[in-house]
Amino acid sequence: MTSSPGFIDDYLAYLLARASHLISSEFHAVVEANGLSLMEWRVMASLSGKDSLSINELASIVLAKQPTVTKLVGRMQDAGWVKRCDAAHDKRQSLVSLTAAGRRKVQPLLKQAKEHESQVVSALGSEPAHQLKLMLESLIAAHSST
Amino acid sequence: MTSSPGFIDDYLAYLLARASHLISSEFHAVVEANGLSLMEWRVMASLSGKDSLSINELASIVLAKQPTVTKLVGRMQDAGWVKRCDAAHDKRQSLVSLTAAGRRKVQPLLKQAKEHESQVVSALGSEPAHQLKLMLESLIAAHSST
DNA sequence: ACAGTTTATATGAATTTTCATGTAATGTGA
DNA sequence: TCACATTACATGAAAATTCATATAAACTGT
Repeated sequence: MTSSPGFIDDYLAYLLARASHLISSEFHAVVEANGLSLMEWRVMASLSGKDSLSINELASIVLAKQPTVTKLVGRMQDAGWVKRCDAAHDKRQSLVSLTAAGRRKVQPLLKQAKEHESQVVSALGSEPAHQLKLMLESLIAAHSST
Repeated sequence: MTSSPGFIDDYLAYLLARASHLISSEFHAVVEANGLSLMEWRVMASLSGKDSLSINELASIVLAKQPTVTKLVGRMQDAGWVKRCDAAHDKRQSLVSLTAAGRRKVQPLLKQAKEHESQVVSALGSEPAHQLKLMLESLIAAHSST
């Protein structure tokens, strides 16, 4: 139904894209129920660990272009979820961090994300899932340096 | 550099997104050198196997929304790479297929895609790559039905 | 310390995507 | 077969993304 073997099946790039889209989409529903877009969620999840991140760091983490992130962060700032401050050592950088409201907003989502992950992992089997992660990490490592 | 363990690392959805983005980006350069966007490439690659696909089938394959595909196909039709015809049995459907020009356009890319895939696979190791594909397929299968 | 280069971000215009909705064809049950 | 629901696609307005470029700060070699 979805497809009958054309070029695209068994094509690694496509399998990755499809798997990624599928898993993200599932959680997307939860994200939207909390009034966030997928990108907003990624930004806030990325920030939730650290003190702050620059626009460029954010762009590379959330897999978007710099102008996209500049504007995305602008909207999130208007919404009151993130704030910016100029970096002390490098005045060009604009460091983005979560506000208290932002932290309150993501907190439940972080929990739900872990639950969703658990479901996916246990559906796949704990050991295979671990192997999958290892291979993805290795794939990423092999191509990030290049 | 890219990241230090925050929430997002070791999060399966993110690993998938990052791996997918990374591998697609690499080939994206080749695609653009041939004057196509990533989505146009996906559409043409999808069509290259089959006789034709409906707008909805295409949307689900290229992981985009229906209105997006309608307009994308419109542009590709203007460019002369695809054509549409109304389905015989269901007049609502708009069947999209490659033109001769479209086929000439994708042909070299199909070849290059296979080469790129080979490189990625051999960098990862043939057997691990095979395992990775199997797990991705299993992941996709497990979540497509749901 | 200075000219030239690179880096980090911002921004306006053009393009693309998305949402909400419209329309026409198909399917369905009484 | 006649209402009613559903499905497939199109479309206009709004929103987001992207490209090209601008600006300003840091770096580099001399």
